[in-house]
Amino acid sequence: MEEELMKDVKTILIVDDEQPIRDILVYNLKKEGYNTIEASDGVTAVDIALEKRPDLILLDIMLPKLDGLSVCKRVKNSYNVPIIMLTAKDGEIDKILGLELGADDYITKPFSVRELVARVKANLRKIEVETNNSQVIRPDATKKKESKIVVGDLELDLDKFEVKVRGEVVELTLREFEVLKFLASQPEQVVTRETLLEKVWGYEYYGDIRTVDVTVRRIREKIEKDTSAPKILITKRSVGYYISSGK
Amino acid sequence: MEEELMKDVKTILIVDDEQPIRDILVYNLKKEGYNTIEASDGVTAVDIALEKRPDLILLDIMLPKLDGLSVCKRVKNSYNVPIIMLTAKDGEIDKILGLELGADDYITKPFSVRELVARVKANLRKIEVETNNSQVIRPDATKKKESKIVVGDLELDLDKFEVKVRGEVVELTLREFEVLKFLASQPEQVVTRETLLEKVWGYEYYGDIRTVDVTVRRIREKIEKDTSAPKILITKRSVGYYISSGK
DNA sequence: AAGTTTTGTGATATAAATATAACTATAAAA
DNA sequence: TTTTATAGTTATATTTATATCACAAAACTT
Repeated sequence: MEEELMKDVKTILIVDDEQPIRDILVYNLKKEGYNTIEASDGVTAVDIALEKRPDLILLDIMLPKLDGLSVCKRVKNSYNVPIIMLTAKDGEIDKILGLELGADDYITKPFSVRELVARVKANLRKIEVETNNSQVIRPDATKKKESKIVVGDLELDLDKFEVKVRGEVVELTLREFEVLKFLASQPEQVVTRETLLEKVWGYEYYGDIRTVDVTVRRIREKIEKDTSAPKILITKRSVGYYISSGK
Repeated sequence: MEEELMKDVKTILIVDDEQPIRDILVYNLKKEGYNTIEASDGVTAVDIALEKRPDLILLDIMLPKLDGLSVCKRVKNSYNVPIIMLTAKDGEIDKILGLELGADDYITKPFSVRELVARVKANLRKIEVETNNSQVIRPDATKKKESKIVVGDLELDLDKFEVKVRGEVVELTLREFEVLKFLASQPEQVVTRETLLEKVWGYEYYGDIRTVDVTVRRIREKIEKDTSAPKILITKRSVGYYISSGK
């Protein structure tokens, strides 16, 4: 395995089913001096990864034949290569981290090329440090995520996916929970419907913008005393919605 | 170059049947300044261990010819060397600790190289301290595990592999027990089917996700009064399952 | 106040997730 | 070996979540 270790030019495997996205990535990474290989589906990705042993993998979650999460697992199973997952929505991040399949990093679509290149470099650097440095580095198994969000009368338990309003448990669906979580994680901050569609529904989603309204309404039915005079999930006309901390 | 003094180069025996995994371990441990030897099956592992007397052994559980647990036992029988077991699922840890065959540490696949290297160092350091102090060497399997889990009406006896519901003993199969145990060890925490498959079935398992549902249903038939309205093992739709403590 | 834009709402069709039963395979016991 | 227990798979039923749309209501404009 010394051939890769000796040469300085790093090879990056790009896995995405959309040609235009691959093109953008190839162009920019080449410009940065990296070598690139491509795969458009999961099965091919695994094959190439194991055969070519790239130094880093950019891996979309949504893939034909075999999804990104499985690809990640299988590749990591065979050898340790930094894998950056490309996700379309915030909710998928939990999946990546929760499953602990060994992804090293993730980036949410749509991403800026600059940011992506930065991440690529960071992850390549990390593995370099990891293998050269003789320090004992604490395993990140202690990665403790925030498990509760409290805003005013609202209490979100991220472990249980449970919501309490004034101490009372209310049953939200996952979609409702995610919308509320997104809003509650930045109280008082008005969020547009477009942002919600992108962050909760995923940027590949081209549905009706009214979908957000309807979901908001359903949330209100469950958390507001008087849905016609919301005190928690507030409409900012012509802009979007926000969570009021009630002060 | 500086290795000329040959003062203290430690030798590590790597036992795994998968070449790629051995490769990555060899590469990383060499980088750290260790000497490595390899074995791909249990019988060879014992032979090499006894003949070469490595300073530490990395030992996979799943091995051809002779499984890792037996290898561990035989080697420890002849001389005291730190052994780190590599396991694919959480349940196997119990085996390692429960059987008290003298393994010093374990690490669950898929592991990060960083973590593994850290463990190697820690275990080598430990034996150094022990021999310098000329203390009696005792296997560190003194990690006593929780022998009982009680959540609401549920009582798991981890030694007896026995489950009681409201004081009544119910007979679970091993698989059912492990699922219940995994959930009960973190009550109120929603666990995805994927996590269960990885932690209970093992990360190498690629079977149908519905298998979890069916196992959950069988557990419910045994522990719930009314399977159509579970009070203990609860479904969190779109996410997974969790154990309710009933409060 | 009338017009215009924006948001809310109920109904409904569709899609997705889950439960369940029946079947098959595998392993352990007799 | 045959029998029995356990585990996994598959197909289908059932339940629940979600999107969409048409219209109503409300909020801003002039």
